[in-house]
Amino acid sequence: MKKAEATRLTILQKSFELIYTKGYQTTSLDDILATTGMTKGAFYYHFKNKDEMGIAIIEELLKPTFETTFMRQLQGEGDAVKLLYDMMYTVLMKNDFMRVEYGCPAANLSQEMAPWHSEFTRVLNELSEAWKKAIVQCVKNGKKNGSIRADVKPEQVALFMMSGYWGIRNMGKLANSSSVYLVYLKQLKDYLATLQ
Amino acid sequence: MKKAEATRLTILQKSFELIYTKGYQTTSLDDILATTGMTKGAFYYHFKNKDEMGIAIIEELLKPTFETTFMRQLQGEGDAVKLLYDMMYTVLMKNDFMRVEYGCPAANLSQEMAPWHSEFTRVLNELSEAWKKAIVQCVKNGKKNGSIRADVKPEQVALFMMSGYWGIRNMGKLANSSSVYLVYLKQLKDYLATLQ
DNA sequence: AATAAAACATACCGACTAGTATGTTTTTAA
DNA sequence: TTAAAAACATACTAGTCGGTATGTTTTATT
Repeated sequence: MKKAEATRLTILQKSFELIYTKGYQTTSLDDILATTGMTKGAFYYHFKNKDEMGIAIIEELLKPTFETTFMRQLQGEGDAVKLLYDMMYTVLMKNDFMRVEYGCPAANLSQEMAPWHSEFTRVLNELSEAWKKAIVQCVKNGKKNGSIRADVKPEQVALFMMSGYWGIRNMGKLANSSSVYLVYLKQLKDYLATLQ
Repeated sequence: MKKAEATRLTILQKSFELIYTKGYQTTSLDDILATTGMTKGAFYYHFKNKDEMGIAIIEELLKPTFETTFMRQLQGEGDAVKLLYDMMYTVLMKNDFMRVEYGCPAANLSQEMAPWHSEFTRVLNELSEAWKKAIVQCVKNGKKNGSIRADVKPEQVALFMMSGYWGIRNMGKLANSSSVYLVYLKQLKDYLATLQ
């Protein structure tokens, strides 16, 4: 039962590439089958339908990736402002999972599916909530160890950072250059300094 | 030739509503015809194809709206920080053209079309560039009249504000509540204060 | 090696898509 | 009023979509 899991994973990974670069709805099953070299029989053996595969991509590819690159390094115990900035720097500048011209896959999907597909929205919301929690916890730690002012509201900081992130990913897509990321990081540093 | 222009406008407006709430690709011509009560003959008399209509929506509906709500009030001569904040407040809180649960139509379209339709991307970029220019000019005015520090880089401020805007629109979509807008505005105020 | 189940392949279907060809009605201008 | 052009209506097409029914091959177990 190793081979089967391998083909399943292949489908997920190749589909992710296509969906990430082209969008979910414009990626047809035939597109997926063509690039994987598989047939419909194989696909529908592993997935009930296209949407189930889409959810699987989020659950099995996006979530783990976000877990490691977006959240893990926030769990350190040092200066919270530095932790937050470094996290964002890593996410934007040292992440070969995402490419500037295609934005953030999670943001792309939520933008595309939000109004008409509640299941997608739900799992993407979980992802977003997990990131928020990690940021909130980091700010709370910062307040405890004195690296962040006592009157700072963690949820507000999280929301502000996350909205900046979604936004700058979109700007990068339009500008097709990661130079906008650097500019954003500069301003973010100024903002984070106001929390100290 | 008045009637014809009226039906053309009807098509544009109703199509905009559908595309704004459902997305461009998931809005079929039949959808549009059903809600407008028109037929294909009428549609294809006024537009060469679906894409041409999509571009027309941006040019003839989005651009004028953005012109008035996003840019005009930045042209005042007072405190630049206040002008910038008030603009964003108006855009997010006093705009019946957009609804929280559907985000920003321009952002939606650019997100959906960016990777695979250059014409859409081009006109949406024009829109985005016009907003950027207005913000940059406002900051420059602020530097002249002393309401903003001399070492502040206008382009960087513009980029930071715009990315925050795209982002918070997306967050609002996920949260389905304009309360996130208020939180964002609060943090934006803090950030803008660092420019003084 | 035999057998059953797992894994995959092929052919097909109905629904839907944007777009067209060809009509009919309405409006405009003389 | 009438002819011509503008504005709209209807019927149809070729292609694509996700999904299914039914087949064949491969793998694991005995």
